[in-house]
Parts: sequence; structure tokens; C-alpha cells
Amino acid sequence: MPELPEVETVRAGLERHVLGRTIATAAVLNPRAVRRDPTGPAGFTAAMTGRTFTRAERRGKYMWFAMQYLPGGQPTGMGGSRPPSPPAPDVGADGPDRKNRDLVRPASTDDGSADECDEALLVHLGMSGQLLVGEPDRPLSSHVRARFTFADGGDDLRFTDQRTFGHLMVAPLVPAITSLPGESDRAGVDLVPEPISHIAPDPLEPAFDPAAFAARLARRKTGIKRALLDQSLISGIGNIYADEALWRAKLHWARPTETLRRAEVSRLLEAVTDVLSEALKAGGTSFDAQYVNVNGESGYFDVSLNAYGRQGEPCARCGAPIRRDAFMNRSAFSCPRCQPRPRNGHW
DNA sequence: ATGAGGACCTGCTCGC
DNA sequence: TGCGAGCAGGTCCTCA
Repeated sequence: MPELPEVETVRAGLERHVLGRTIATAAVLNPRAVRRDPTGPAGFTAAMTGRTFTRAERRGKYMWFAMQYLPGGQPTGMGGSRPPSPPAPDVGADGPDRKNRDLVRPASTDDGSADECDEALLVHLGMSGQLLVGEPDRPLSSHVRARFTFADGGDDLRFTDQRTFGHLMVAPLVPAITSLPGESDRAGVDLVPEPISHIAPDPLEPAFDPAAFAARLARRKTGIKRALLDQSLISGIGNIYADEALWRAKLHWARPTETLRRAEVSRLLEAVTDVLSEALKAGGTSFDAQYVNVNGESGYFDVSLNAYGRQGEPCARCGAPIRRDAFMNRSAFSCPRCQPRPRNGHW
């Protein structure tokens, strides 16, 4: 299933394939795909039609594509089978060029003022979601939940999702709220979709603040794995990478957060970053130019897993058989020797 | 406010 | 062979 590395691979692929292109038609084939969009399928398709993708961004497992109405952005039937290389405006690494802001659909605020109202297509792939780019007339698989065609007549974009945990929505962009009072606010400057403004930066983005993470972690009263899975504390980590990071850091998954020493938090953070980086490296190598693939089965399995799913197999470090514990109606895999349980309540 | 647990969904695997 | 139970996963919602 798509996790942060796979999502980043998809984001990067779509950045190349859809930026600068204008939506001609949008179709929702399964309403569940847009269940989080307050305007429903009709509102969603209406909001997408005629818009041009201007940026492709990601935080944790969410990605979003900023959209604008550009003048002359809605011609149809141009007949070109392939878009020219996208102009890709506003894709600066930082300090995005906002000169086109005034072209955005004017917001109808109460006092009538023309508020800025950037919006984005927000995407979560869930367990089985994929965003595929390809020939518009290729067969429509039964799992396609939404489809977008472009005004240039080139490749279309399809959201497929077998298990329908993923979703799409159009959402306004707002300043991210990622800091608490007294913490560094350097993470709070980015524009993020409003529904995910509460989500913390992921460890691979510049806005991530290790000190702020450590401080917030210390205030939690829960197990470390549960904390790692809490997207409002640190984003982008799922069950698989949580187990892998804890194995690397030699920490038991149930370790109470308030008992973690400073050095252990650093070790854990380093393990998390390493695991995600390595997985990204492995997952980012395999998609071709025509087909933005997020096939989960070929994604993270390329990464060498030391704990997750290896129940009974010898630990790569010490040889003890990896154990599986029930955790949140799921599993937690760990090495009983490298990641010992507490003795007499002492960690 | 905060933590814990269930619901959501569907394809696959397992056991009877 | 057929069928049901169990499992997997992330996020949102509800309850304590």
C-alpha cells in the first residue's frame, strides 16, 4: 500500500505529467471517492472542470495539486495527442511565485471583499489507491473511481482504488498550523489544504522540526508506536515503517513515551528518517514516462524489511525469532532480544 | 483535552 | 468444492 515513499513517487511523476494542464472533464464513477468533499460529486466535478494544475505538493501520505483558473485555459478539442512540455508555472522550490493569485476564482465572502482563495485537489491513496496517467481511450477498469480528461486532448488521469479507503476532494489552501505556542514557527508558513492543516510535517520535509517533535512527544502519555502513527505528531509513518524504525532504534513498540530519554528520541528519529529515505530511494526508481505507477505491491516490498511481516524469522541482528504482538487490532513485529519488554516496569 | 477503540471496505488466505 | 471467518491497512468518529 502506498506510504510516504510511494506517495512521493506519485507526486513527482504527476508533477511532470499534469502540471500546466487544464481539466476538460471530471467524472466521479464512485461517490465514495469524494465522500470527504462537502460539495459531493456534483460540486467536486464542477470545481475541477476548467482548472489548471499549478503545483504538486505532499505532506506525509497526502498529496495535493494546486489549481487555478487561467485565461484561455479551457480550450477543448485541440486535437493534440500529447501535451507540449508543461510550462509548469509556480513550481519554485520555495517562495512559490504567487503572481497569478489574482486570477483565482474570486471568493464570495460576506463582506464582499475579494479574498484570496487558492484551492487544491487533495488526494489520499488510502490502502489501494492509484493515480494513473495514460491513453484516454484505454479500457476503463472496474476500480476506476474518478477520471479526468485534459483540454489538450492528451493522456487522461484516473484515480483507481480497489478498497476505497482513499479519497479525493477540492479544498482551500490555508497556512499550516504545525506549531504549538513556544515552539519554533518555522514550520507554520506553508500553505496546506485546510482538511489536513492539523497534520504535522513529515520527517523528510524542510519544515520538520526535530526539537518540536521531541517536546511534543515528551508530553504524550501513550506507547511509542501509537505516537509514531499519530499524524498530528509526525506524519508519513504507517504500520510498516513504524515497526522498521523501532527495530532499528532497538525500542519496544509499547515503550511509554514519557520514559524515553533524549538520546533514544534522537535514535528513533534518525531511524525513521533513514527508513523513509531508503524506501523513497527504492520506490522512486520505477515508473516510466507514460504511466505513473503506485502499485503498492512493487513499492515497499523492494525495501528490505527487518521486522515487519517476519514473524518467526531470525532477527538480522541477533538471530532471535521475530515476534508478532496484537496491537490496535493489527500487528506489531519486533525482536524480543533487541527490543526487550520492560522488566518490573522499568525501561 | 486526551487516549483508546471501532467503523469503514474488499480481496485474499485459511480452515472446516 | 464451497463457504465463512479472519486479516490487512489509515483515518475519522465516538466514547470514556
